[in-house]
Amino acid sequence: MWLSHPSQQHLVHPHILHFISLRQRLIYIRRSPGVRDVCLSAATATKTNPTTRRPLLVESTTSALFTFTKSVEKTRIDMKVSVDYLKGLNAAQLEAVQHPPHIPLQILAGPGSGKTKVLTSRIAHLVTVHSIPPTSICAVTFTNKAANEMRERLEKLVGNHVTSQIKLGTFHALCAMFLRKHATLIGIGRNFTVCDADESKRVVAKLLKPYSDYLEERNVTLKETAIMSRISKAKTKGLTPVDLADAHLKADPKSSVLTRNKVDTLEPSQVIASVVGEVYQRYEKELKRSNSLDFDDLLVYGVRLFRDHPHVNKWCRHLLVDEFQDTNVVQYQLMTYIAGASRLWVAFSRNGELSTHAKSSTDFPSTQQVYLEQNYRSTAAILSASVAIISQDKSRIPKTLHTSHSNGPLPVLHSFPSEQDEASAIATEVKRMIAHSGGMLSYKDFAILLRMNSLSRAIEGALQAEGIPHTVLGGHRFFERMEVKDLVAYLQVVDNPQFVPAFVRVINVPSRAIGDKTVAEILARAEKLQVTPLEVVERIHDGKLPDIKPPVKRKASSFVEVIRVLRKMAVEGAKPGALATKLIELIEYQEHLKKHHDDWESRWDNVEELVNFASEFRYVPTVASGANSPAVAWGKGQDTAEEDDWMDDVDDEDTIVPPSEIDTPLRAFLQASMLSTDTEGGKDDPAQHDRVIIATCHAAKGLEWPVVFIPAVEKGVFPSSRAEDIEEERRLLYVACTRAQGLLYMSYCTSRMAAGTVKRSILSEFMTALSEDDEGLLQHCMPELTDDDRQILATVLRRAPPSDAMLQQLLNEYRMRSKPSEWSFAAAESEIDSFYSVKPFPGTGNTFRERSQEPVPIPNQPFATFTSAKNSMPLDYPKPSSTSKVTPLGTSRPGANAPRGPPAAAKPHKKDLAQPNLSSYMKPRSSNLELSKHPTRRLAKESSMPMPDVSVGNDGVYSSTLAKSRAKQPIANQNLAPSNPTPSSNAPMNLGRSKTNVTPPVQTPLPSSSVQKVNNKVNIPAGREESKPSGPSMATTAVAGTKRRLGMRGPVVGYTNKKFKPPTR
DNA sequence: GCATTCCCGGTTTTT
DNA sequence: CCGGGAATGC
Repeated sequence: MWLSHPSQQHLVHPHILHFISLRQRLIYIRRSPGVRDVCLSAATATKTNPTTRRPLLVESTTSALFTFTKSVEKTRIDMKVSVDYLKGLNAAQLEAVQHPPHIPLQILAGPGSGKTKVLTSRIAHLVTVHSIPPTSICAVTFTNKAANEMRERLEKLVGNHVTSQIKLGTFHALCAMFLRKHATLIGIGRNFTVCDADESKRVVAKLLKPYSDYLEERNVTLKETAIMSRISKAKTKGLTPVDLADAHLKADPKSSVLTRNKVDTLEPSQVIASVVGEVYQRYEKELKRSNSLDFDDLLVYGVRLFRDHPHVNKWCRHLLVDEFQDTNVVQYQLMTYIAGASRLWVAFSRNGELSTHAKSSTDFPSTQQVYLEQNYRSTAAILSASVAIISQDKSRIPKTLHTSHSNGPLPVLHSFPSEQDEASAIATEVKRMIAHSGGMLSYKDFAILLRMNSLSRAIEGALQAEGIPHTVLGGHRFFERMEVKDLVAYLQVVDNPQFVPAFVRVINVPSRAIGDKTVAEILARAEKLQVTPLEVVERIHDGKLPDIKPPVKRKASSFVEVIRVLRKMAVEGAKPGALATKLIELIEYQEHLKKHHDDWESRWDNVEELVNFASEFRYVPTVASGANSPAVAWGKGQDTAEEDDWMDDVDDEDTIVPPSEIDTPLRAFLQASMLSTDTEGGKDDPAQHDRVIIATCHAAKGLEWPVVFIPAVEKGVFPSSRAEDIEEERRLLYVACTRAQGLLYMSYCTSRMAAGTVKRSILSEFMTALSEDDEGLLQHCMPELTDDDRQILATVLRRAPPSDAMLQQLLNEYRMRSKPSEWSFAAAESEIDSFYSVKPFPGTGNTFRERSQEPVPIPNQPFATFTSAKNSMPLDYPKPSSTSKVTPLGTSRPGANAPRGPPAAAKPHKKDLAQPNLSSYMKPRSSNLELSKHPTRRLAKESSMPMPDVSVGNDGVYSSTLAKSRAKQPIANQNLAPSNPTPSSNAPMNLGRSKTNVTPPVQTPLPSSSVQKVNNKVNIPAGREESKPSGPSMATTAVAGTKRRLGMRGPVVGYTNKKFKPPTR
């Protein structure tokens, strides 16, 4: 707690004995001799003598001081940290941080320019130097991730104490908080429910139904998603249903195209507009009746609240907005209203991008600008290429970026015949780079950034085939899973019985034989009686209403009982965890899942995860809300009135709140559930740490990795075929590129499977310029790292460069296990020819077979693993070496007829085969440990440690060992992994959206496509049998917070494809 | 009300 | 091509 704000002086006076010195803008006070100093924030402005500018001396009683000292103790520790907050800032950053708080500022931050650092430092500065109370600072972000990161950084800088008081969160979270607090002011229930997109969609679908005939007659197709996006757009522009209504609807809100003359002569666009207008209107009504707000409403109502009730933002003395260039109209309005007339704000924009609001600079008469152009993240080569991409955007204000880093390896742009080739090339490149970096890099240093999630299939398959552990960020959101939604919906009904979507969802879960018809009947009655559907059911249950034909009284009684129990608990302040547990018990949800889903185990895992989440949930909202903030506790009872003045605890006029309106932990939990898509949480699991990351470009914002791959840099992907704003897409690619610190790979395919068919594709228009005119911005081969490069990499990554010994060892090992020698390759040339000539996929240029340098040759490995296609990738061809004995392709590589072994990845390590220890496959942690026993992986993992003596057998030895262990282990293997009888169940594992996939050290089935590439005969690789278990069973699902092991139950063919698909009913 | 079959649509992201 | 939703059958 800072004692700096004038309103806090009453707290300062009685406590402080002496202001001893003023130094570094900090005031030290001493309680009395012998007691160590307490360091306080700089209360200079208020606590110095105005004329002498010397600190004032204040007397106090020791007992009071003792209290004070205790509460300040934590702050003191925090302060020690924050004293340094200006250190290490460059001139521009310093300027941004120290910019006078009363002058609006716009910060234009390039990638990797330390934006978050500036932002957090500035907050520290505002608090310490300018004596702005943390509670009166508001920091807005677009994503939870950004908010969380800022929170974490701030906690390090100024401590939890201060941070928890700052109003920090996404636009949506902030609005939700204020709306709940002041719900009555704008006429919504304090227990309003946030309606997620899925429920909105359901509502729209329901409202759209009456129009289906009408639309069909006119040959107009109008899907609910289209309507939703129109409504959403309207809302973000601040348009109401009235604004969208056609003339008829405006004239008579009750009118409808349905009741009007059927033979009108409307254009299709007019038809659509009319229907959208009407649905919008009805949608709004429906939501209102349900006492709920959708995501857009949070902002729209937020604007209304702040606009019409200025006193609500009285607390705000400083506003910081992140990603300002992305603000839409509503968000911009929100900003202006929150900041108030003073416009004491700082807006952070990506370099070179100004929002349209800022462009019309009338709003920013006195705004000053600071440019952060020093890039600390990437090599010059990466930055140059990135800038070359973005600078094609004409609307962007050209700005120069600088980096202190050296050039480094040029970004790679490479083409492949198919996405499988692309994927496997990426997979092998990961391994190659780990070796070639001399162990500086490990799996976690690689990210594969995709334009859209659907591109991850091939990639995941390839990584899996190579035995590379990986994690998919994002994917399906935890709170969108069917089973989770069921339970949350129950709790929503408990908290807000008006919320019809939730009621409808759970009234028949588990099955109570209440079908659509009965539900419709209940809803109709509810409407008629103007009560909630729940109330209807309750009254029937209590005999106060006549029953409906199929006896609802009996059927729904269990439902009513459950709700009543939970409601009672909730009102009494029960914790969300307890409520969820009770709920699951009461409705016997586990039984329900078992009965209806063969993949109930994974769903049950999700349920347990929800309980965990609920139990761990603390009512410390993203945004400190006055009364509940621990920080406020201090000082409570002293002078709350004054405190309230700036603590945003001003109660609304209507201070009498009905009991049901009292905020419960449940309510806070529900809100958090709806607003947090937060998938963070794997951090508690260090063993999960070393994994290649697969993420969407969007999800990658704000993150960085030493090595970044961007596959599918193709037309139709970059930019997305459905993108409306091309420049936005370009910026997205730019963002993705600038995530890379040391190495950047972009690739595209000449053909790609889309919508089930193979389609030709071409390089993205964003890249053609760079690719063609050869300014030396790119290279088209895989980089050969020089010692210099390694040194540069070390510098950029702030890591120690590898020792020569280490490098040599890794290289040798790498070459030995994964690369063929040139001569062996040449020897196999004819074979390759014949092989590729039957290759099923199109688009294989001739170049394709010129130089495939399959890494192969671990015996029994299907050649397919490497598919082909490192064409024109003249890298790292291991020189024929006498030390690394490589089996010639002709013999070791499974030729056309040889039975195929497991994929490369799965170089079956003796241990893996000899110890079919199930447990090691069951837990992510141990499995990872298991992985690390593998020499290469160990290298990756312990990059900085001296390599243990690993005896790398040559291939001959290897294969014989392997053969032996195979022969010895068939039964064990089968136990481990009942065989997969269907070779055609192709498919990379983990097609679903699991967040985390553990790739087992054992073989996994190859994607059939790969197999076929090798040989049209589609032999089942021998290794397949033992592989089965590992694939599916290693998969984990990503639940917010925990990795879950999924498939430990037996091998269910095709299971993996279903299991992650959860979703919503 | 529940299970099977058929057909259609799919691929942005974020809250 | 694959999965989910709708329609149909029981």
